[in-house]
Amino acid sequence: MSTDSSQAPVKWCVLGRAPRGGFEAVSVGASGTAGDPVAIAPSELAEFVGDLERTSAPRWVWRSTGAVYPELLTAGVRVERCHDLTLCHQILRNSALVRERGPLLTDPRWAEAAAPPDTPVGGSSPALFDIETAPPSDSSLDTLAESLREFTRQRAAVESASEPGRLALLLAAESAGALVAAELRAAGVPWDTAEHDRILTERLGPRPPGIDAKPEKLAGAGVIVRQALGDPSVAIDSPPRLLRALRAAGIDVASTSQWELAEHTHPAIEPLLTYKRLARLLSANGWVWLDEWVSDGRYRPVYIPGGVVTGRWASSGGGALQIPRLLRPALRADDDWLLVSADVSQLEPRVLAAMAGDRAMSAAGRGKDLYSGIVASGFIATRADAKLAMLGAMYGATSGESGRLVPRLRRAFPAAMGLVDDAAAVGERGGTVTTWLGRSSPPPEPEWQAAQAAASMPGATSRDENVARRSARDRGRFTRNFVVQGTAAEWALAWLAEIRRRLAAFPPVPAERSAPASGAVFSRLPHLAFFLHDEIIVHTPREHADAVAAVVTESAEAAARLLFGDGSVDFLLDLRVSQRADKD
DNA sequence: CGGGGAGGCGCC
DNA sequence: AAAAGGCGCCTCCCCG
Repeated sequence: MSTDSSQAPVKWCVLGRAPRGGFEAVSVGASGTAGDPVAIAPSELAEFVGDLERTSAPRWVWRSTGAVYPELLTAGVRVERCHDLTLCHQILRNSALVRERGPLLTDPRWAEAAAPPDTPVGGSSPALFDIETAPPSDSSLDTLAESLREFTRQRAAVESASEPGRLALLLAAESAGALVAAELRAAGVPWDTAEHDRILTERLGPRPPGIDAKPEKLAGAGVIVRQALGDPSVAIDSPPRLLRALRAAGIDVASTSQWELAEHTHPAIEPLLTYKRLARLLSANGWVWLDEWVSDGRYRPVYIPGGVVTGRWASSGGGALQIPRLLRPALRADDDWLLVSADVSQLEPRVLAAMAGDRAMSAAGRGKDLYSGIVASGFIATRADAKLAMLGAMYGATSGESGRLVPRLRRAFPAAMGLVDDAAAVGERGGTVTTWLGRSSPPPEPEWQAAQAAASMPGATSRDENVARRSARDRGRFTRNFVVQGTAAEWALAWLAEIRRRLAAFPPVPAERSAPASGAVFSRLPHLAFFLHDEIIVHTPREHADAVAAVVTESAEAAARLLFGDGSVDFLLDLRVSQRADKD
């Protein structure tokens, strides 16, 4: 293999560990491997990757992005494209588009590596992505030979697919997502620790000295609750004991959840709800969280690309998917930098309209809030009802206010509703459904199959039948939502990948204006700092903010074209440029 | 004493 | 006692 740029461009470069330490790499073109593998000493890996990236920018093929890319980023090396064998294996082995999956199933080690770990790894260790503490996986797959074999099987699987183009797009998007996830962690979310502390102190009182001591306002709420209940010693943090105390005080509740408490009138209710709110804030995002997850002005949560069956990302450690809105003001750009924040308005309904080719629903969202458009269509009276009905349609509501509204949506948008209703019917029968680009739902569990079989046996009891019916409907709701949530995740990956690609082309700002906490690769460039399902935040030098905003908008248009081609569905963004994430 | 389930609640 | 999909993570509490 050579990095001489006068040769034909390298298409792929497979990177793996060498049997006796270090790494090896080999280029792969359309007609197969080119030349012998080259050996790379561990200390030379970043230089090797960086050089080849500059000369021929191959698509890097490796077992796991999370296992190799963080150290490249630390060394200042960024890559444009990759093929993450573990993530792609997971998609291909399930995809209904793949016609010949046999070869993919020959080596169970890849399936095991692709499966989410049974147990959370390393507790809340922030170092999950580091090589030393990576999830336990079969290291024998790290070798170049194994990676090459698997890559060959995956290429054959894609070629066998009924729609190889879509599947190839999905694999590219998934792999780009893996790069983004590692880069997000490397760059971190710019976090204003002082503002976070102000918010905590305002609500809870000053940070108490001991780890077990309750902040004064939390303790104060507890005193009022106990007084109002007439029970000076009840342990409010213990649901069983609190429930007994509530009932003893004449409050007829079956649980201690806030939604149920809110329906009763009693002097203890309001302080109890306050207590719960404060206790939650303290335990989930209090000073302990701040100490553990924020350092040098950066919050670095751990993202798990493809961690959810639908293709959404999961997180493990740091709670990136559950940052309360209350703390958004702590998300603050560095001095002379700005945040460009964008979320997609009604992403899932718009994705559904595009998938189904539903002209009426597309029209309802064209150039405006989709829920308002539904109101304008005359079938539903208020925006709140339109939102409730749409969520019910996508989640499979059958009762309550939401379930009552869904039939109106069915009359207004028969194509869109037909798509999700069909997906539910397939799921209830035990079938699999598939997203727009080819991610398929997992087959039913054996327990599910057994329950269905038991209900159709002679002598089945009505209880058997009820169990089977309920589990069938549960699964129908899952597959109903899977097609929409999964395709929305694909749209979001395409959006992310395009933003990422375009941001890399910006001119770096002078070193004196850099944001060193964002890491070697990103300290002088606009970079993605946060991603949450349908929402992104870019941290950018002030002078690039307007151009970044344009990039974010244009990338949404590009994602829509890439997936759905014709552009008949608008994907509107709510876009803000600001110092803090919650302000204009 | 650690693991796991349940209750509860934060996000989309 | 949530009606309706996908998650993570905290505390409590039971159990081996």
